Amino acid sequence: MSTILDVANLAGVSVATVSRVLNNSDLVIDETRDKVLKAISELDYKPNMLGRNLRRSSSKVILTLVPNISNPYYSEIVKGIQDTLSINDYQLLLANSEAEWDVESKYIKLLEQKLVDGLIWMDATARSKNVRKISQDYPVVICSQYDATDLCYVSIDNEKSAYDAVSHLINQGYRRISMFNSNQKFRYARLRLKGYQNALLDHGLEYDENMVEYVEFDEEKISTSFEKLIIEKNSIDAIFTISDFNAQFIIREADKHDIRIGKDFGLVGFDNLSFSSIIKPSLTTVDQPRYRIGTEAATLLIERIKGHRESCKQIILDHKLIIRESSLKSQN
Amino acid sequence: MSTILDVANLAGVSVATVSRVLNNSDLVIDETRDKVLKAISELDYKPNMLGRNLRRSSSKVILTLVPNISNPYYSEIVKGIQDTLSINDYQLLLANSEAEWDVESKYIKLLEQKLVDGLIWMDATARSKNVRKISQDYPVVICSQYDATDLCYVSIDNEKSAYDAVSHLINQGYRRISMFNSNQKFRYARLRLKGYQNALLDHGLEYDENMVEYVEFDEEKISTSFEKLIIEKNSIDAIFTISDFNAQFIIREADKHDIRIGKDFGLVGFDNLSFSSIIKPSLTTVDQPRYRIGTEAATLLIERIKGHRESCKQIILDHKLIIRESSLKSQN
DNA sequence: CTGAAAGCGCTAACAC
DNA sequence: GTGTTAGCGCTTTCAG
Repeated sequence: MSTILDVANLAGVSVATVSRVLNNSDLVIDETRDKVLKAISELDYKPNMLGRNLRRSSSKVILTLVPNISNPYYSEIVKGIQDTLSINDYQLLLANSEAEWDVESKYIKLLEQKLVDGLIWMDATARSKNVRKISQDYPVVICSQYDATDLCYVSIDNEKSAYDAVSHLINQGYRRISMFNSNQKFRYARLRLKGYQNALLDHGLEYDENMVEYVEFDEEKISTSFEKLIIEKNSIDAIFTISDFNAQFIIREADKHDIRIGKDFGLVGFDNLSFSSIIKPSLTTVDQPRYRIGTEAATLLIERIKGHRESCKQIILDHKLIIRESSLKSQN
Repeated sequence: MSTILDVANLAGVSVATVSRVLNNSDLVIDETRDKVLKAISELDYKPNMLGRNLRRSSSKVILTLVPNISNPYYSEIVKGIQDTLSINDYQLLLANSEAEWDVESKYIKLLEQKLVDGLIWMDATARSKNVRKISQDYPVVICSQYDATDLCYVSIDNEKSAYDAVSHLINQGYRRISMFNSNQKFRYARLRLKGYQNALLDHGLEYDENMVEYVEFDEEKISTSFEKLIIEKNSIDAIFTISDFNAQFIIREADKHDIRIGKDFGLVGFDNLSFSSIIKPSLTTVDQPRYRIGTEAATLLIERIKGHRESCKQIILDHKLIIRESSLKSQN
């Protein structure tokens, strides 16, 4: 493995000159540049970025923490991030946090250790205090917060979107509406719960905490919760769930129990994943501008890295309720 | 931002001692260690890994290149990789290659530049020459190769699995079987095509290259191809496609045209994605041991990094044809 | 326009 | 057990 010194020696110049060529400095005469380039290619020299990064104390790589890469919800956001970063000469790396603080903290170390220049943190689960401290100390943009006004984040209005979804079910004629939420460690989960509650109350329905199930993105747990609510109590006629991912399992369960979704049982999901228009019945869901969430987050982060601390702002993008078959109700 | 020198000064020791404490060297007396730890916490000191990495010329991070993170096929493999690496004290970072050489090459630079210690390369698209050169020069494990015997890879037998899938359709009674392949830049695509051809020939059917469509993982293109084959020629009675991801779109298209999959039209997918047992009709598909592919790949890579060059071996894992509704045929 | 030299933060001989 | 010191590979003043 050759170093910059090898190149300098072969080209008969100093390392400083080689460095200048490497960095496209314009104060190198063409003849010298050519000599250097020739030496570089002759030695098949690749600059060792560990040296450069140490010197510049920056790495030009950005980390995005995703709780669950197998949830296609995130992929479109990541695409938005990727495109934006790439224009701005940053590289994007991803990490799967499993939505666990142990894992998250391991990756946050990369920030502290200067191995990455900034972090886009999707669905931060860590307690607020951690999140706040970290995003004060380092360039961090949070995706899916919404309420803390002193952090940098991009989100939709989670409360309002849940409110819309549940109101829709009520307007369709459903009355005993359960919510399949995810773990309360997610801020969006807490906010959507609030939206659910308010929609019920505003329409004169009662909020019953036993109607809310907290499930992982996991088929088995959903099956258990579903049976509990449907079979044992036989008392619900609709579900609002915070992910289409879960909705697909609910559909399968309903099928097993001969419950006719979109006829005598309503279902609304979240995220408008690609399959949700394909499955039978097609799924009513809340659409988020995912690509745009990504571009906004990346833009914000780059500004923060460049040192515009004032750039630390909050962006709320619009959501949209997409009405399909699963929330219909037959008239009998 | 405090450095190791600040800690040394505050603790009244040398930087070497601080370094020893940082690296859990056992030749530090407890009293000294305590002083150092106290200084570290007082300064909220975080070691700057750029320094350590330059010195050790290693980063303890591994990169995994995934062509398309939105394809859930990869997530289970990644989980296997993650678990294995984490046991071995490596961090995993992911990158979305878009299956394009331009992007792949940007990330491969991270290897050349010593920013990552090794690479697990899923579905390398680059021309063989590139792949071979890179994996000779750096610690690289390929996922989904299968035939070059001088590279390090983990895969299933792509040819055989396609052969099995197509044979199954033939045995069901289907005769005009089309293949929806993906871009031939993928080795697995070329191998599965071979399996498709051989299955036809071995069963006395003719191979017709017009029956093979090359589609991206893209709904619109699949729709076009489907119409072309079905409507214009009205001549196929089954499709073998190389991803369940595509199969879902085919099902939707078939539905539009009142084609009854699993009755008078056969469909076999690939990868056994979670939704493939849920959609109607449920999807016959080829299952791969995805988690295990991940663990094997990571294990192989770590061995290579440790310098066991002989460890560069080829691992072929078993596949399994999962028969569901979509490949049935009604008797009329 | 180019070179010499300092130094980024850390580790690891080598001394003592 | 601990300190001194040389460097990992690169960039960037500062001279000339």
